[in-house]
Amino acid sequence: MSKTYKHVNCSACEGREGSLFHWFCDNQLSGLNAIKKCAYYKKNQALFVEGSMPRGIFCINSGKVKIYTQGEEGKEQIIQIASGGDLLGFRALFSGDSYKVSATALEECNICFIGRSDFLELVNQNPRLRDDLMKELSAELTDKALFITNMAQKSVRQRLASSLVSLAEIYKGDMINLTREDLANYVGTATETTIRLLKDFKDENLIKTHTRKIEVIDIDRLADIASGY
Amino acid sequence: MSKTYKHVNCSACEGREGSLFHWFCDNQLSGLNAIKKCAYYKKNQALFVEGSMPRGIFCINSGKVKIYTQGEEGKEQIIQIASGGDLLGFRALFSGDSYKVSATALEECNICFIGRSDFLELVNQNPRLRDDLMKELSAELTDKALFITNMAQKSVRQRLASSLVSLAEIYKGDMINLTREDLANYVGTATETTIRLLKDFKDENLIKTHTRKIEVIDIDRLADIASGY
DNA sequence: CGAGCGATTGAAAAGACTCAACCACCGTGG
DNA sequence: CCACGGTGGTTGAGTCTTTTCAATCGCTCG
Repeated sequence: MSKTYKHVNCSACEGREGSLFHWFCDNQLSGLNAIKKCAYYKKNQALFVEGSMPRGIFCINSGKVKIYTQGEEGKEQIIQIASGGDLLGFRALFSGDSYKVSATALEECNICFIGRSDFLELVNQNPRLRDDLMKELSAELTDKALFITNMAQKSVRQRLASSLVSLAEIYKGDMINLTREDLANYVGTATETTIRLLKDFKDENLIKTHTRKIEVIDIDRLADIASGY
Repeated sequence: MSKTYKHVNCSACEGREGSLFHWFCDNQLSGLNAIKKCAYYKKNQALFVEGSMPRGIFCINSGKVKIYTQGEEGKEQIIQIASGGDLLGFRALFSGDSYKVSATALEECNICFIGRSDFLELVNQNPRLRDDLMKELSAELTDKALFITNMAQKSVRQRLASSLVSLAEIYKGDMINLTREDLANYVGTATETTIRLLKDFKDENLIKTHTRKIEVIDIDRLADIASGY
């Protein structure tokens, strides 16, 4: 279990602007604040694992979380890197089924939790929230369709470039901080291949590496490579 | 445009049992029946294309439809093969955005259409329908996560086996009837590779081919191959 | 019956992966 | 403060899957 951590007030949460709660008024925020619980997660600590039943949803205050499935022989496929403001686990809650993916903290995180019934009540009382969730689900489905296309049709070099572009946005300002293995599992390739291609990008002055951390230098060119130019 | 076709009454629609409307009572069915329009689609006729704005949703009465994106150089990636009872296009409707995928009839189809406002009103008046749609979206998102994992971690042979298993279920009873190119675009590989692997499966007595049609003989073994045994 | 698309085959090349060894950084304990 | 151990990063070589390109075959439709 996670040790208890300082209570972050929702109205002061840095992630809220980009979240589904961005339009909440003070009144709604204090209601939200009352039902959520804050917790601290260590690096590599699991939020939830594939197969277990959801007890509520998670809302990231700070830190990064990887969402992944495990294929044969346990190889992880990272589906998403979540960051501040992201809501996790509502798919399983709505489908009424167990989690089909796992979520683990990639670094130190502050993450709030809202119990199942509290959240469902919140959704019922806020039609806009429900509509936005529907929108969010629809948008994610579209994302996944494009993700599948990329996975199926692009070379590893293109996919790595594409991944670096999205990661640069997720880590906005900060350098990308992932193990090479996690990066490889996000791109969908072998660790060694990832390292070799990173070196190529380094030689082409598109990125710089500071040991494990990756600094993106030329995001436009990377986007071009991702598109096949 | 599609030419007008015979009106199929919703209460007599064979696809309804497996659809989101399966629990509709007679009263609700006649309401549904009043707002929908039936249309006939020729083979290769488009229901909607990437980039255009949704005007409503489609409900398949009979026939098969491919949902796909186009990658660079126009290569299709088939995301889904839809059949009787499937509802198409509601993601774009909810997200309020243009279609990010295209849908085209694979064979002769009877497909009904429900206009945007009629459908949204229907959803608002039927909380259960809304909940079921949310569930459906959540379930599809999970499917896509697994699809991505398969795409990233399995060999083409495994993916083809896996695809044949799901297609056998979609074409239940009938033989799989796709061009080799469509099949390849569903599996995410080159047409020639698909053909070669099909021959292997034929040699192993797992399938039989009747020119273009594929008859699945040993679905259990195919499922095993898909899982890596 | 001919045209044309879709299916099939062969051969060669390319992209990725695996395996194995080695290096570098980091935190620990002495 | 430094040696030690371990995890994660890097490199090389060889292999294998998959793709590509080119040519041929065979239905099916007009």
